[in-house]
Amino acid sequence: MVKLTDVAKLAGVSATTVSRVINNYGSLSQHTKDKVFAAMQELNYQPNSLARSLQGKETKLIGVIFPSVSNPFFGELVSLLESHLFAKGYKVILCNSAENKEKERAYLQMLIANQVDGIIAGAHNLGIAEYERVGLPIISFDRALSNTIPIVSSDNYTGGALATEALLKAGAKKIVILSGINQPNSPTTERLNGYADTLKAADLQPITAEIDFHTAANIKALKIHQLLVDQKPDGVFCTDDLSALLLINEAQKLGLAIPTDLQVVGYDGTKLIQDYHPELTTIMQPIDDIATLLIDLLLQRIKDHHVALQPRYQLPVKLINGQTTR
Amino acid sequence: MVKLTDVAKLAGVSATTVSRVINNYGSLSQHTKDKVFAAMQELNYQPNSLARSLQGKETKLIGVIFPSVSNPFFGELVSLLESHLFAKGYKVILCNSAENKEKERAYLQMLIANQVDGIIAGAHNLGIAEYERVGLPIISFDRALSNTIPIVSSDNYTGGALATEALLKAGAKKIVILSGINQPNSPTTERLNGYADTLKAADLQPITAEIDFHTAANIKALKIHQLLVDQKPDGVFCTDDLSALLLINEAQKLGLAIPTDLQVVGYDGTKLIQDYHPELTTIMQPIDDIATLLIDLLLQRIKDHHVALQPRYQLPVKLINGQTTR
DNA sequence: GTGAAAGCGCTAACAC
DNA sequence: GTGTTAGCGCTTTCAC
Repeated sequence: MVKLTDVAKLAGVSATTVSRVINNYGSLSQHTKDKVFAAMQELNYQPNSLARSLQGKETKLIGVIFPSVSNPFFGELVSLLESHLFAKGYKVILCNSAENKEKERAYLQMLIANQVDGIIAGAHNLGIAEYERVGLPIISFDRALSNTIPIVSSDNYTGGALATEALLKAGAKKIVILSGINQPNSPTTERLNGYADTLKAADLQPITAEIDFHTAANIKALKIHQLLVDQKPDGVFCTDDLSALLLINEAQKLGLAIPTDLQVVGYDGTKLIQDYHPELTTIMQPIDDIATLLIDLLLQRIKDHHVALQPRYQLPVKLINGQTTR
Repeated sequence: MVKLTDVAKLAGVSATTVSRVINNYGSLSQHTKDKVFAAMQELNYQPNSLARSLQGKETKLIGVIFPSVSNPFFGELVSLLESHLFAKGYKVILCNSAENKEKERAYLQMLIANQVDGIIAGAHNLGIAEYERVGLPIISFDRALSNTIPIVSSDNYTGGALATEALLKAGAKKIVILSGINQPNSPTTERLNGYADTLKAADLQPITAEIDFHTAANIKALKIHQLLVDQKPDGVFCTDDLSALLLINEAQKLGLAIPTDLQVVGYDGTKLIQDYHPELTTIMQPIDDIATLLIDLLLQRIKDHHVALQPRYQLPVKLINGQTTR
């Protein structure tokens, strides 16, 4: 491992001088700079960022906690977070919480131990207290972590309303919402609220079906099948696109024509869905804007831990009309 | 930031003793241990892993370089790598190379600067020399990085052969392969070889269509459309599942019935495809085994930088029969 | 069984 | 414009 003193020795200067050259700091003669650069080249020198950060400098490491990048939505979001952070000189430590309390706790500890500059979290199985005691800049995506942690999300309420309106306008009368388990305080529950309020305004009864987000696809399909049989809806708002795909598949097995017998609206509108299932009517979250905002806020907090931020930031969603609605 | 000396002070012992307790090292009285643990609890102490690694200890950091986790295949693979590595006490620095030479180079530099213990790479745009001079344990997935870097991949040749046989057995006579750009030395090119050899054995002519893997989906769809019009194949082997989806879609637009007029076989067989497109006949790569093996080999290299490893490790693939073949 | 002191690779006063 | 020195938080000889 080649170190700063090796460079100094080769260039015939002190360690300080090399450090100054690396950090472009203080006043240096061009001649010295050249000598040092040459030595760095020759030795293929890379400053040890561990040693550097030990002085209390930033580590330029950001912890990114999401359920799993195997889910296309999180895959796309994490991918965008990574590229934007890279562009700003930060590196990502990837933490897939897998909805596992112990793992999430261990990751939080680990991120502290690794002195990350901040955390972006879109998963939570832990109590608020545990997030508060972390004492690091944190910004959350779509989750209520604590009162002091800002939440970025798409405008879930409007999204739910838009989806429901689309179904109503297309003539659906018996509209079911299929969602994950709705936690009372969770931002995503607002999709349900938007749905319910819109239906009520049209004098229709909300019908709620909840299937845990992490249920295996085949089990989920079974439950969806039963839902279609039991409820015989003519419109379903699925709060994620993958469930919508499953539902369409089950509907076809039951001989239901889409959108004639049954209309479907999804939620998320990832690139994957837009590219490979353009037929699906869905609510598109502005993933890129979400990534950009999450990072923007986090970097503000990193720069100034006490900067005042809003408790909530809601980004506008968009209805994408496909062929699963009329 | 609470540090080791704070714990020492509170416990009324020396820093050395605390260090010994943390590392469970040397001989300590139970009484001392208890005192120290209590102090650690009370202060919610987390050893600073930067300081620790500065002594030359492992950082327990692994760099993971892939094109992008927004691609479901890489998303699933990275997700598995992450969970297996976590279970072994390692953390993942996520590097999405985005098929960008400069970014990949910068990432390599950065990983060195951050003193990662090793690298798993499934992307390459750089010359072999650059990978060789990294001087860190590296294991590659599906790419020829250098002679000294072991490659893990699925059995691409057999995969190509299996896919082609499936089409042949189902009666296809004009079988096209649709792949990315085939680099002469790349392991994935063996899918083409398996295809070509199988066709030749049946006295049929290989017909090759190459579309760069990173082409945007809509452009790719256009090219596929043209391919179907120009060649009028009755069987296509797509070397990735997403392209197969696109092809099926374009075929339907052209009024081609599947599998009657046209049969299709994909490649990858991710969980996503199995769950949401079980109709697709495809070659399944053993993603979990790939992840496990990559990690196993890497950890061997980390433990002993000079351990002898094979140049190639090929994991068996499996044909999954769907309804896109007869 | 425990502590003092040196040092990991680097940066930052403070000198000159 | 450049060097000397101390120190970041931790581990590790070497003592006792």
